[in-house]
Parts: sequence; structure tokens; C-alpha cells
Amino acid sequence: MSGIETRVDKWLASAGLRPTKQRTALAQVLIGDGNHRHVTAESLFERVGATGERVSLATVYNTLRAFCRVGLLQEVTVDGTKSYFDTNTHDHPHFYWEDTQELTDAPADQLKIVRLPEAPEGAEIGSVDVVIRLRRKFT
Amino acid sequence: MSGIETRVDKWLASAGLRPTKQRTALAQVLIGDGNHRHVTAESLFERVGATGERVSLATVYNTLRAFCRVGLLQEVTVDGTKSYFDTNTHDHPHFYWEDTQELTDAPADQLKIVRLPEAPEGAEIGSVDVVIRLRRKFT
DNA sequence: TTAAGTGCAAATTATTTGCAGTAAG
DNA sequence: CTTACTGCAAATAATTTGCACTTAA
Repeated sequence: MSGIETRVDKWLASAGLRPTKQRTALAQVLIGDGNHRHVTAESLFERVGATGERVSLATVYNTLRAFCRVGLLQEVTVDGTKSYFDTNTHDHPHFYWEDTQELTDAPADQLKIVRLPEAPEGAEIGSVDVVIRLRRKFT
Repeated sequence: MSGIETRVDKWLASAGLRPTKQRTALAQVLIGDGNHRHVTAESLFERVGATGERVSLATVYNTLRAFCRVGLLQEVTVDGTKSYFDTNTHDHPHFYWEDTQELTDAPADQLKIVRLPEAPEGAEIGSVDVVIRLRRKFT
């Protein structure tokens, strides 16, 4: 158990966040297995609940915001009704499955933007968000 | 007056929508001058109010949804908290000004995506949304 | 005349916040 | 100790909806 907890605790420490019980539990769900993950507050709340840890929904919201603020997570806006958070904080394209409202990574190496509009006078580009909306095909 | 109203009424008719007083007023604000426009429910509500026409906020919401459903408008998702609607329904990139929360068109001819990730098995690409987030530079 | 559209107020949904209690450094 | 964190319940904010009333066709 210590091996895994050390990993997530390092993740938290690297951003200067206190490793509280709830944050460790949430981080465990998020990056415990080393894979990238896309969550909403609700989905993370359910997942952490399934592990037996009790974390209030308000804390899930606050923690997601805190992780975002320190750069551990990236917020991705694809659906006006809920916020998605991505453990992969690099600029990369996403697939958004409209039927299931799921967000997944699109292979970044397959995307190539050759010419990007330049930022207007007095502005600079913060990020370039690419969302590829997918519809399920009937077969 | 008739010239302008004919234009917006044609716009409505082309989508098979009844030209009610409120829809005509809203369409007038949206496409009356022939320019493309990006609005939120609230901003459209204010703009139409400024013309003297009285349209309830609920109707603005319902109408925006109706216009979207029939393809007169395109919803653009850039900010989790509110919905934006674009009179330009072609697939094109956007600038999103983070400080003022304004949405504008990015010059489409300057964007070139060379390789797009292909849709996973059983799915097809609905649209590719490109949002370039801008931060104001201090000068 | 009649189905569709409108306005109001109440309901919903996702999210944030105030504050009293708890825990980490 | 003492400052940040947590949980609850109440507050917000954007949007939707139920329903009685209007209006376009």
C-alpha cells in the first residue's frame, strides 16, 4: 500500500498540496494506476465512493478546482452542462462521444495543425483546444 | 422596415419556422446587418431589449434552442458556465477572450489541420471544434 | 379554429460558499 | 498550536419546464 500512496503523495507534494486523506484517495483514483483519466465531479465522486473512502461531493468539487489551480489537472470544456478534468495536462486533442458524453484522448501524433491564426494585437495564445465530436455509427 | 424584415423572415422561413413577433425581433438582432454574431442568452436578451422589443428571457432561451435545432445557429462550447451561439454555422475556429469572456471568429483561412485523428471503429466525426484561448498582454 | 409560440414562476442541475468542526505541519 | 481542509446545508447561476394565455396559419 505504501508504494502506491507514495506515488500519489509525491504527485500532491510536487504541487505543494497537503496530502490529506481525501486528497490522497482522490489522487489514487485519478493517477493510481499510472494511466490518464477524464472525470467529472460526479464520476470521480462515484469512483472514490466505490473504493470505500468517504469524500463529500463538495470536497470533490473543491479538490478538482485545487488540482487545476496548481496544474495537476486540466479542465476541458466540451459540454456546457458539466466540467471535465483531464490528468494529462499537455495540450492535446480530445474525442467527445456525444451519445455517452464520454471524453477520451485522441491520438496526439495524428493531429497536425500547420497554420494557426496568429493572436490579434495585444493578445497571446493561451491554449488551442481541439475537440473532435463523435457520433456512433449504426452498423 | 419591410426590406429588413423580409430578410430575417426569409431566414426563418428557410428553416420552416413561424415568423412570430419575438422571433423576428431576435433574428433581426442576430442577422439584421448581415454580419455574423456570437451571443449568449443573456447578451441577446439585452440587445433585443435595447431595440424596444419585449421578449422574455425564457423565450430567448427557447428560441436559441429552436434556431439551433433547425440549423440556423451553431452552439459553441467554450465556457462551462454559459452557452454561446454563432450565426456562422460553418465549421470554423474561434478565439475566446478569457478576460472579457468574448467569443469571436478566428480567420478560418489561416487554420490548417493536416492530419486529423481518424474516428475510432464504429464512430464518425461530427465536427471538429477548435478554440484558441487568448490572454490579453500587458503593454 | 387550432396547433404552435409566449411569458411567467417554479423547478432543475451543476457548482460554489459560509461556517463550525477536524486534521496536518 | 494554528492554518488549511472538510462536510454539510444553504446559496447561486444558467437553463428548462408546466401551464394558462396568445397568435399565426
